[in-house]
Amino acid sequence: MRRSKQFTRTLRDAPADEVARNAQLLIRAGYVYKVMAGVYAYTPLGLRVLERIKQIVREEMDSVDGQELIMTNLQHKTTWQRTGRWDDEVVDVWFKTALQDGTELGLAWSHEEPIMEMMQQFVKSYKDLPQSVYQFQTKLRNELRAKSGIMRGREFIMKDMYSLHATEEDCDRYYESVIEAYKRCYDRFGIGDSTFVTFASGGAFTKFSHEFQTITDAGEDTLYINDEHTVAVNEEVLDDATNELGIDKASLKPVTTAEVGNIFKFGTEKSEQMGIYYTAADGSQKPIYLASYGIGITRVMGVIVEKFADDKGIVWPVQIAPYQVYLVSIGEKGSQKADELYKELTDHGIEVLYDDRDARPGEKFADAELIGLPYRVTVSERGVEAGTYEFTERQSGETSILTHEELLAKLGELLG
RNA sequence: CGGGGUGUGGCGCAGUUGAUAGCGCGCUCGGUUUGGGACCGAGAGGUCGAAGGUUUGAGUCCUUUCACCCCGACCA
Repeated sequence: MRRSKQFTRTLRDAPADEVARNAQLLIRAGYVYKVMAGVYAYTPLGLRVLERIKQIVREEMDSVDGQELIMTNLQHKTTWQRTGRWDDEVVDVWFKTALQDGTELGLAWSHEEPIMEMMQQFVKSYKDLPQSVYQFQTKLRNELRAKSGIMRGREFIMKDMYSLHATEEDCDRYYESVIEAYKRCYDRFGIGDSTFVTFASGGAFTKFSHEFQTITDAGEDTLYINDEHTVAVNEEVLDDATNELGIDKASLKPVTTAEVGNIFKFGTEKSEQMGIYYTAADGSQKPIYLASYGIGITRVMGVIVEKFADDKGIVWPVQIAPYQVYLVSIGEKGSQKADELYKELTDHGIEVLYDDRDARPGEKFADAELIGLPYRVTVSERGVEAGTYEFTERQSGETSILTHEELLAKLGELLG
C-alpha cells in the first residue's frame, strides 16, 4: 500500500478527550476513528490488525474442531426469557429496541442463549455430541461508563466459542484442550510470556472460571502470581482459591493485568433452564453440558498497543502488524529505487506500507515509528549510489546497512 | 448512577473588567529546500456544543440541555 493513496493520515497531537494510551496512539497513527464514547471505527489499517488477530484465533479454534459461524445482533426477547436474563435487573448492559409492530428485541451483548436455541434444532441425540461452534461477533453492551480506549467499549469484537457435551468428563477434557489452544493464541500474539491462566470468579456451576490475564499497567485487574509463574489468582477470589488449592497466600505477589480471555463451564444449568435435552443411548432425555470461551479481539489489540508502545509510538509484534515493512524513500533517486523495491517485495508476498509521499525524511521516520511496523527499509540517494539499503528494527531501533541481496535474505529470514 | 473537570476551524490551544474571534499544526497556491516532523510569501476554513434569557451589545453573565474525559460504583 502506498501512503500517498491512503486516506488516513497521522496526527501530531492526540485528541484532548483521550487519555488512554492505546486510544491516543491508535488515533494518532490512523488505526481507529472515535465515533462516540466507547465506540470506535476501524480504518483499513486498524482492520488489518484485527484480521491478523482473528486469523490466529481462527486457526487455533479450528485446531480444536471449532466450527465457525455467525449469529445475529438482533435477538428475541423470548430467547432470553427462557433463562431469566431478559430482565434489566439481571443483565444491566442491555441495549433494547423494537420492531415497528412493537415486538421487543435485544441487541446482542452475548450469544449463549441464542446459540443454545439454535443448537436445539440440530442436536437431538448423543450421536450429535460433542459440538463446538464459534464466531467473531460485534457485541453491544450498554456500559455505564466506557473507558480505557478500545479496551473497554460499548461496542467491540469478540470471539466467542461454545462447546456442547453429553457428559461432564467430555466437557472437562475439551475445556482443557481449549486452554492449550488459548495459550497458543497468546503466544502467537506475542504476549504469551506475560499472559497467565488465572483462577477467577466462577459461574453458577463451577467455583472458579478461568481468565487469561496479561501483565500491563493499563490493566484493571490485580492478579496474584507465584515466582515460578505457575499459579495465578485473581484478587477477587484470592482467599477462596488459595484455600481450595492449599497455597500460602504470602507466596503470591500482586501484578496489574488486563483480561484478554475468559472461559467457563455452565454444566447443565443452561440446558435445564432452557429445557434443551438430548436423547441418550438408553432412550432417556439428558441435559447438555455447556462451556463457553471468549477472547476480546479488539481488547487484545488495545493491550498489545499498551504493552509494547514506547515514547515514539506503537510497536507491533510481527505476527500482528498490519504490514511487515515500512518502506521509506528519500529524494528522487531514492524514490525510483524504492518503487522497484516496493514491487519486488510485494511480489515476494511481503506486505509493505510504502511511504512514497513527497515529504521530508524526518516526517517519514516519525510516521514509521508512530505506525509501528516491525521493520523499516530506507532507500536514499546516498544508498542508491552505494548500492545499499538501510534496515531498521522498530523495537530495538538498530539499523544496519545492507546490500540488495542481504536485504532480501534478511527479510526472508525474519518473515519466513 | 455519585463526585470532579472540559466543550472556541480537521487537531492542539489563547481570548483580559461583555463591544461581533485569534495563534500553532494541518490544508491550498507559488517559490526555495530535501537524512529526524524545513523556510518565505499569498490564501481557504469557525452561526465559539445546543436552546432560551439578561443587555444597546454575549465566546465572555444567567438558566436549561447535550456531549466528552477522569475518580468511584458496576463489569461471563
